[in-house]
Formats: sequence, structure tokens, C-alpha cells
Amino acid sequence: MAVTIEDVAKHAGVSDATVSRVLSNKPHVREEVRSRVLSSVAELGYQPSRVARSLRAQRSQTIGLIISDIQNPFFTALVRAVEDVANANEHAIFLCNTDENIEKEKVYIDLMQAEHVAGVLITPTREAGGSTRKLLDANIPVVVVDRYVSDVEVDTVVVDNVRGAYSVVQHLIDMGHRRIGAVLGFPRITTGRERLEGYLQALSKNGIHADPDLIQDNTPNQHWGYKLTEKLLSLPEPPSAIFTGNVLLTIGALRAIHDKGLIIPRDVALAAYDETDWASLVVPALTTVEQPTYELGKVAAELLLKRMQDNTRLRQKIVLQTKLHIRQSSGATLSR
Amino acid sequence: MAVTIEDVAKHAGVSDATVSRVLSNKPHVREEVRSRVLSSVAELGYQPSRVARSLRAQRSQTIGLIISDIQNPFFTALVRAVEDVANANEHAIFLCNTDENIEKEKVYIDLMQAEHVAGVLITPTREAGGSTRKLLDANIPVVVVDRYVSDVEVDTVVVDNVRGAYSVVQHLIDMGHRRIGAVLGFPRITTGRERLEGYLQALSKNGIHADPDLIQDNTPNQHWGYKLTEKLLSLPEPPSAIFTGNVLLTIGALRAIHDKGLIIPRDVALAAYDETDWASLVVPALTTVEQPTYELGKVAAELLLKRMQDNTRLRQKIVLQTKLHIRQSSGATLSR
DNA sequence: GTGAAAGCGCTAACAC
DNA sequence: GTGTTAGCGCTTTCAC
Repeated sequence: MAVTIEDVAKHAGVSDATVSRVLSNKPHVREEVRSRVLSSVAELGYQPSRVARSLRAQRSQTIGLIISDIQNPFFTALVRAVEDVANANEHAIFLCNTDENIEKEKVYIDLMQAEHVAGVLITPTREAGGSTRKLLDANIPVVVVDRYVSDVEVDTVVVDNVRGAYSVVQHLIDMGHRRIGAVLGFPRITTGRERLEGYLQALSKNGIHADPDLIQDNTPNQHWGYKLTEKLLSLPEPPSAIFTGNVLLTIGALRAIHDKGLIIPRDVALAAYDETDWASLVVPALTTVEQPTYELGKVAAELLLKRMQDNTRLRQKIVLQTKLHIRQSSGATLSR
Repeated sequence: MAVTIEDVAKHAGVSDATVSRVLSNKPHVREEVRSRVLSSVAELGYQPSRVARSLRAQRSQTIGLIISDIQNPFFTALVRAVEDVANANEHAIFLCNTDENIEKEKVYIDLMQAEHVAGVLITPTREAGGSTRKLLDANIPVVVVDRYVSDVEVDTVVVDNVRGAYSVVQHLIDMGHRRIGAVLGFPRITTGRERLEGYLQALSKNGIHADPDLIQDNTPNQHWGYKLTEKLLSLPEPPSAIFTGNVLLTIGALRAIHDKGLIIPRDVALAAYDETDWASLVVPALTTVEQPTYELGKVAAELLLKRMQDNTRLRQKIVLQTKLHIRQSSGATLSR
């Protein structure tokens, strides 16, 4: 049906081996033969089968990208970066969404093996690196990104979440707040835990007692952002400021605050993890911690490519820094 | 290295063919043998190679998804839906981003052939369906989604953009506006052209002359949303209302309006294509046209699966409807 | 410098 | 009901 290497070989009057050599730029082919083959390729519109190549090489030209939620703009920027890097290196991308669900993660890990992918980028659903280890055991290069796993030696690219959270909570304290609520993702996800840690460090450094009622966590999505914020606002002694742990939680929180009829920052201040396109357009503009999302994906993808080329290199852990954007939602009166 | 079907066969004391039969639930296998094979599979942790299967079957268990921009939440919802459907049918997804770039689209089309994908979902970069035809010629099932192509017979799932745009522009007219600016995507993309058409229909129906100065189009991203809106606002006779053609254009427009120091809807009203999480949280809340994004992806993916099963069925064109959300940005004083 | 042949892991056609 | 065999398209020895 489709045109195969044999068709090209016949057309050029050579063997398939020679065609193969030409196409993979191997030496030891006469210039004349090479050009004859190339024109046959062009004439027949030959497309080498990546499937056959994968089977033969026992490795496909594809990178598996296992992320938590494609509808979270944070991951979207990551995907974008990975795609750009993969593209430039002639790799395709298998996209997989776990929804923070360990079962889905497992299914996808098996898929990665069955597809003989060249490598995997994963934002693991939990700190225990079972899935990561399984891939490594199958001899598949892996880079863990955004979150780390603690019980497996693996290349890792993350953001300094402790410091990011610390800086923004410190800012809230600087604005005079002492009862600061936290709306976070599960602490079993390392990003959630580290942001909690930064929050606690800031409080402790300023001699503020951490009230457990003020610390809420669950799946980091809009629904729980709403629920947890509602809970905070209904406390007998509600917080005067709220720190939200990612963009989806923030959207939920904004809605909850609005539905309660409260005004930011007059009734309750807000500072959020994750910068977005619209953070500076909302009224009041949002104080945010910006993560280097594109950079994160780019660095991780590049690291994966290096690992794919040389599996003996030393494992690396790269930590990127965040940037604080101070705007009106935290009560700051600075320009936006 | 990895466990193969032969390993399983030996372990169970049968031939590979029998193992294959068991795994693909073929009849004519003794129950006793079947269970012996299955326990060998489990014991050895055997994972059938999808690569080998693909080569053998001349078709992989993968769906190609070629979209325009993964960072646009509209496409993100689409991706999400496709992934859910593919998942439920044991298909993986190749994700490809064209950036509205025909050259990238062509590269990906070739990739789809080289990967022997089971089918392709595509949001074509232009109305001329060259890429789509190429896939069909290679006997790969295709469903065109979001935008249509006019010169190829192909299954299509789109939104009624003319009507969506018409309804929101009519609403602006109802609010008393007669000079309405339009910030749109290229008319070579069918969504852009149809939204322009809806805009023009609404004007014409109300006896309003369409001023060419008020109609701006370019690549539908944030940058151009800003530029084109700036241009509109700098006209000697600027519009009293602006209709933006997608969410990225809207973000650019919001920023441009803000940077000019104008207040919505007092100085200029705004109504936007695409509903978002935050549209109702911005102050003023945005009047939007909501597209059934998830539905779009779901219907398209299901249609593709049907086409994959039976390539002789009649071509279908499915048109989904939009929903207008009237909020304050258009000057409406209704509740949000 | 080039060709012939083997084989990657799987399934389907054909034996028995 | 089960095994043997061939072959999907490619690359990589190994001859010559």
C-alpha cells in the first residue's frame, strides 16, 4: 500500500541496504548512487516507517509526557516547551494526563513500555517513585519534572517552592497580616508540601503561631479552591489574608470570596501561586508568585535528550527560582 | 531484554500463536491452556509490544491530534476530551501543535503517515484541505474539528460561529451601540471568517453600515489582540463597543483598553468569543459567547472512532451551538 | 562500496 | 485446539 524501502530500492536499482545507508547518512556510498537513491525517494514520495524503525531499533523516536492536568495552564506551558524541544530533535510526543490519579499513572507507565518510547517526562502523582522506578528498570530514560520523588535516583527539574511560598507569605506579613489562611494541594504532592513548608517558615520566622484551622488542602483544582476558601471564610475567626497554592485553587477562591460578598483586599487579602495572563487584568490585580513554566519544560526536555544520548552521565537535580509580582490583591498600593 | 511473547510461550509450554490467541481473546483455546497462559503472562509481567503489533497490523493504536495552539484554553479543553475518549478505547495520543503554521502542519501530516496512526483529528490551518486530503489519500481516517475545509469530503465537527457571533453583536446593538469594532483572527481560518460573517449579518440586519476601519484581523493571539485593539481605539472616531474573536484576542484587548486608561463599559463596551474560568470574575464581568469545547472534542473523537471502525459510512458534518453569557462588560446591568 | 540475509515481536493463514 | 511458518519494513552484520 504505502511505498516501502524496497520500492525505492527497486526504482533506484540498488538493494534496500543501500537505501537505508543513504537515508541514515552512513558513509561508504558512492556519490552517484546516493543521489540516484535520493531522487527515487523524492519521486516516489517515500516516507520511512517509524514503526518499523522502532521495532528494529527497539526504541521509538517518541517522548512520553505524563502530566497531571492538561487544563491547568501551568502544565500547558510545560507541554508547549517540551513540544518545541522534541520537535527540534525530530521526536514526537505521547501526551498523557493522570488527573493526579495513581491508577491512570500506572496505566500510562505500562503504555510507555509497550510503546518503547525513547524517554519519559513525568510529573509524578506522589513522592514515592514507584512509577519512575518501573521505567528506569525497563531501561527507559526518565526526567522527573515539577515535583520530585525521594526514593529514586533520577534526573529532576523543579521549582524552589519553599522559597516561592515563603516570599509571598512574608509579603502578606509585611502588609500587616497575621492570620493568613492557606489553600493548598495535597501534601503528598511535593509541590503542595513545599508550599506549605514555605508558608510555615514565614510564619515561624515572624513569631506567628500556625493555626491548623487556617491550613486547608485537597486536590488542587477549582472545586476545592472554592470549598476550602469557603471553609476558611466561615471560621469563627476568619483569616485576614489568604494564600492560594496554584492557579486553579485561586480561581475557586476568587469565586468563593465573591459569592460571600467580600471585597479584596478590603475584607480579605489574596496572594496566589502561579502567574497567569489575566492576573494583572483582574480588579484588583492579583499578587502572584510566577513560576518559570516554559523554562521548566525546556530544561527538563533538554536534560532528557542528554540522558537519552548518554545514560551513564551523572544524575542532575536542577532547581529554578520564582518571581514575586506584588499587586493590589494583597493590599499593596504599588503600581501594577 | 524485555519479556516477549516467546518467553511467555515457553514458560507456559505452548506456542507463541496460542499466547497471541489468548491475549486477543480469540476462540478455540482450551480453558485450561488459557488460564495457564494468563498466569505466565502475569508471572513474567509481560507487556505486548505495541510497536510490533503496529508493524504487523500496519496500523497503530494511536490517534494523532493536530491542533493550533496548546496554550489556548479552547484547544486545551478539546485535547482533554479527545484524551478521555481515546483512553476509554485504549488509544494513545500523539499531540501536535501547528501554531497556525502551514509548514509545521505539513511536517506533522508526514509524521502521522510515518507513524501509521489509526486516525487523525485536525484543526486545519486553512480552508484549503491539502493536508486533510493527503491523509485521506494515505487511507488514514480523519475528522476535521473546529474549522472546516471546503474542498474535501471529510467528517467534520464545528461550532456555529456565524450564529454565535451574530447573537453577541446583536446584543451589543441592543445595548445601543452602532459603532462596533471587531478584533478577529484571520479570515483564512474558517472560524475567523464565520465570526466576521456573523458580525456583518448583525450589522446589516440592523441597517448599520459596516465601516472597514472597524474590522481588524490577524493571527488570533494575545499580541495581536493588543495591537488591533490599540488601532481601533486610536481611530479618529473610535468604536463605542468591541467584539473580540477569541480568548487570546480578548486578553490582549483588555490590556490595551486598560493601558489606554479606559474603563469598561463606560468608555468602551466589550463582548468576547470564548467563555473562560475567569470571565465572570473579572471586574466588570465579561459578556461572552461560550463554545461547547469539551463536547466538540468528545463528539469529534467519537466520530473518528466510528470512522476507524467503518470507513464506508456516510460522511457527517456536525454543528454545535454556542451560548451567550450576558454580563457587565457589554454594559448590561443584569445579574452575572 | 554494495548486496544478501537475518531478525526485531507480533499475528494470521494454513497445517494437522 | 494448537503449532508451524511467513512476513509486516527496517537496519545491521557479514560476505564479497
